[in-house]
Amino acid sequence: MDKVKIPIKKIENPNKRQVCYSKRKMGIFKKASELSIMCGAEIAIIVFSPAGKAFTFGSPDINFMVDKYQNFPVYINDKKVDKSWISEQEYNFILRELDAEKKHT
Amino acid sequence: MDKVKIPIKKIENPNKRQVCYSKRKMGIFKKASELSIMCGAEIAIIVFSPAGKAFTFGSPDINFMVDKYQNFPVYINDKKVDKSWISEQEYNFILRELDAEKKHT
DNA sequence: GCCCCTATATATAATAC
DNA sequence: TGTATTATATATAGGGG
Repeated sequence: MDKVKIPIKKIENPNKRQVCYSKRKMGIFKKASELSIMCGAEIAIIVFSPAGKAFTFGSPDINFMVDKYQNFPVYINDKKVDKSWISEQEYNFILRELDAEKKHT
Repeated sequence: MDKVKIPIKKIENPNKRQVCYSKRKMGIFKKASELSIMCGAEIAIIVFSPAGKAFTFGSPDINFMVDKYQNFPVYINDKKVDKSWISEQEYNFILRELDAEKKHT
């Protein structure tokens, strides 16, 4: 069981990918819920599955937050990125760099 | 170190709450990144910190997804909730019920 | 605030039902 | 699809620098 080290790359097997998607989506929603409760933060998540279904999580209200988002400057690691956003590739690249650094140490 | 079982409730100590927020936000963004890469899903996250800053994560593009969201039916656990959303309280209630069930077993 | 460390809690991949 | 199991991987609370 789970002898394989989980590489962060696309899962080719469709069935496994679907299972992984369901589990991780649930996990993320749970963590989002915990964050909002424990830290008093507001968080909205929108997920589009490969199958084309959309799932959302919003605290307190996803429509409210989407609207609020339009009028807020956005920060990434304390850097203001005004009306921009971080791409998945960019974010993953940063994370991988950090991981690599840690392993070297 | 960490002898306390972390209860899912509001952290009263402001300093601890801030630290917890930072760590967990980073963790959620990382997991969102992994989900999009491994499963080919599209995911957008908007977080408003208690301090009033907004952080976003979007794959492939948060504005695109926010827009796309407007035109999609939304599902929660395969239940179509057309143009509605799940509240944090509601979601947490469901999760806690499930946890309670598991502990009984 | 960030980074490091450690012990523990949680998430999850593979599998079976 | 959902549930359960189990071993492992990851996340994280608390504390120090």
